[in-house]
Amino acid sequence: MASQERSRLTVDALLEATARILIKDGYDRASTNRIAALAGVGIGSLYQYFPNKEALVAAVIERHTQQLSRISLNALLKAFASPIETGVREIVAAAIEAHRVDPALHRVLAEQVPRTGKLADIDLVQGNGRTLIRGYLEAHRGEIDIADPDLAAFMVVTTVEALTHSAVLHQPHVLADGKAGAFVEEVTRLVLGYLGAPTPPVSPGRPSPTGV
Amino acid sequence: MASQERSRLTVDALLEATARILIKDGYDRASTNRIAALAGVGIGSLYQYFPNKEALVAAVIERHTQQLSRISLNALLKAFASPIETGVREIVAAAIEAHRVDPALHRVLAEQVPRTGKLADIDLVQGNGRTLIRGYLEAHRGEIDIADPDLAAFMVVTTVEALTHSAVLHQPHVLADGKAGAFVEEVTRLVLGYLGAPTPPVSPGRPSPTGV
Amino acid sequence: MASQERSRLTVDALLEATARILIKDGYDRASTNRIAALAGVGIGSLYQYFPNKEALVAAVIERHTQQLSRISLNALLKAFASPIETGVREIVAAAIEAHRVDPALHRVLAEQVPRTGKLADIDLVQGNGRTLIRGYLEAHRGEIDIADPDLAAFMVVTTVEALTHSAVLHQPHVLADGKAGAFVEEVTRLVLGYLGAPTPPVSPGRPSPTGV
Amino acid sequence: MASQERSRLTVDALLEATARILIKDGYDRASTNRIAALAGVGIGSLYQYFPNKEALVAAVIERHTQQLSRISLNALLKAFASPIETGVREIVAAAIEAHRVDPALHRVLAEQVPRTGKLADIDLVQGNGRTLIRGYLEAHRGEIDIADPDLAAFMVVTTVEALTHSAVLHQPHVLADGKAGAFVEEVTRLVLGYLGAPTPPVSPGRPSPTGV
DNA sequence: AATGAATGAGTCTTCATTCAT
DNA sequence: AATGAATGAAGACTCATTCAT
Repeated sequence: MASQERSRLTVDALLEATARILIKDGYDRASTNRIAALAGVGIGSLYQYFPNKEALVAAVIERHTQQLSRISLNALLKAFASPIETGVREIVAAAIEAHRVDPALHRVLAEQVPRTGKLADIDLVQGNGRTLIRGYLEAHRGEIDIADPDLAAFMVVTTVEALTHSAVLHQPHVLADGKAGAFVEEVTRLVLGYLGAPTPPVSPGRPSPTGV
Repeated sequence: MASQERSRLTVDALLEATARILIKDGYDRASTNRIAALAGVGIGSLYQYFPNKEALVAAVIERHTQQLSRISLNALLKAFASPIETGVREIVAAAIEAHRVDPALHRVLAEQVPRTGKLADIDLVQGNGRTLIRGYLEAHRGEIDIADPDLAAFMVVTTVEALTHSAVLHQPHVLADGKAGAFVEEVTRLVLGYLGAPTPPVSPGRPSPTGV
Repeated sequence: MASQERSRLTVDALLEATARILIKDGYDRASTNRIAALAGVGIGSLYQYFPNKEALVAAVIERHTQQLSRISLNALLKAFASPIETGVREIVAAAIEAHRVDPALHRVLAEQVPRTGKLADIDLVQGNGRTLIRGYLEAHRGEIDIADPDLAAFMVVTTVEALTHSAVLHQPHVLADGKAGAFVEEVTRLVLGYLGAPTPPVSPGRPSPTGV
Repeated sequence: MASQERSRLTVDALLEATARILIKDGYDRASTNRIAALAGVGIGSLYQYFPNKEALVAAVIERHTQQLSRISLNALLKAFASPIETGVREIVAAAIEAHRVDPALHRVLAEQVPRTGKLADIDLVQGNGRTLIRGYLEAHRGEIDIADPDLAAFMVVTTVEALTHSAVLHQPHVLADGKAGAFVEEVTRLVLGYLGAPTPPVSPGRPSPTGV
């Protein structure tokens, strides 16, 4: 039916408008009326599809997270076949890539959206990442030296997320042209070291071939 | 003068009331009127001491951060004299201790206070930690293997902050009675590994003597 | 034609849904959209049959009133042949019976539907009752002692309506099993007394044979 | 303190404005913003004194009821000393007088204010009237012939309220100049008849000396 | 004839902030 | 210096109604 198509368009317009307003005005000044206006849609339509502002923002987060997840997931799947060293490097590179999808939106979502109500339990990235990573670590247990896979997964996911998030949002110079590879290498080294895997040597100047 | 004393009392009452309401009602529902009421002070007085709500919250953050800093700083000063392995362990333990000062407040501050306006550049913990850590690393360069002290400091601070924050707020079981030492050890191992310092062996069951 | 039949079904469904929602949610929260949904009909169809919400509610009232009227009318017709004492008793009994048709709906209609616009002049029960009663009183003028039949009709109708309405909606205990007859007797006595007809004696314990 | 005086003025203005808007626009169109505007007060002030629209209207009802009660009460107190016949007549006259205090407001309150939430249990007039009337009847038991004082009180209060209410609001001609006394007489006769007290004779033309 | 997506005026309500006392 | 009554901009949300399909 044509009306279904129309509905989807309206919803899309709303999500897009929400993201844009979130970026431009911040969470607090993002009013549902302004969002509807920017979406070119009556305020009533907004409430036809979303029960309240929170749900709308949640949907935007969901959509954003989906995109990040796709990237992380792909990397994770590839990594499964790779040995630890390569695998970790790919995962780290993917984490950075994911954070670069829409950094402006990512920043508002991370820094301004209050973790309240339905928005309380949102992990912008990690989501089910921890479970997957644990699976990966267990699958490669022979190559590494960990006692508790669950704890190790927590450590790795938290660390990689924090470092890549912080680098992208707060230390952009660390990822400037040609330096990204070095940063990937640095994070990879940290993770491999923690996992007890043979670590590549410290090599400041030499840009990694991975490139990112 | 007595009036100065009285002023300080009023300000203290306001800060305390703000913290309490922040914890109880969340940032969004924390109105200046309610804060003043809980502080036992007229709303007018609130604005005598703070130009606006943002400044009030900023002061609460400032006060909270001060307390954390005191703990971290002490640890850092002690660590300066210690060799890397002991020093890092002390710093990690201190980071956890700091996060435990007022976890409820810490959570609201971290999860609900929007990083907007004057509140944009607030680091709840790291603050000038990074500079100090860099100094520490440089002072102990002989014991470790790092190329870029600045980058290393960023890595260490970000990592330790993320892990301890996440452990305290999201993984309390990891810090349950008797297990905190093990967690400190785990984080310490990660940091030492990264720094290229001789790492203590992986030891799951054996609780570390540090105790935290 | 089949379509006429279908139309009637749709209208019936709408009226029924309106009554149900009125009872369940009250007048204020009874939205046309919800009514249409409950009726299993598109909102557009609702407006095909009723120009606006007021008309819809008016129709529900009309339908409800029709049912009450049927009861009252039957009683009135029978009463015409009966002498005053029996007649009044039958009318009173019928008034109670009428109020019991759908008390939940009756209550909303009486207590929540605003008497505004087209709904201004609605008498839930009395309707043309007054005219009929006057006719009845005039027909039995010999048995009673009244000066102004019109005034008397007003007095009787208003009184009986108020007493039965109040009893059914606010004093249900007065109509509990076995007591209804006594209440009919009480009201009857009041009316007969007013009309100057020979009044049956005050008899508390003895349940009237009428039974209601 | 002056501020208390100021508060009272604001509240009074709000109540007055509410009553006026209620009368002029009806309940549904009476918005809190318009009420505040008419009261010459900021909308915020309205909510400083009343938690919501319902409470505001409840206060108006309360105020109105207070006035009616004062009238009824006075009559009731006087009646206590009078014999039944005079007493009832005074009470009936007072009931009419009460309904005439602010008929326009009384009408909206009676016909448009939905009996929902806190407004559910509002009796515009009867209030505790029933209890008082029962006391009166019991005190004069010697003069009358009733079996159940509680039931009798219910009958009398309901009847008098309905008749006077209906007369004032729907049958104004019955209370036109010079005719009010006759109506009082009519109602009195009905009540006395019901109570088994010696009834004054039916006297249509002769206007009662009471006058009302 | 039926549908239901879309509309937007209008509602209640909150809260940071001001200022006369 | 303290108070708290007053403010009003602004926001989230509802719902009767329309009209293109």
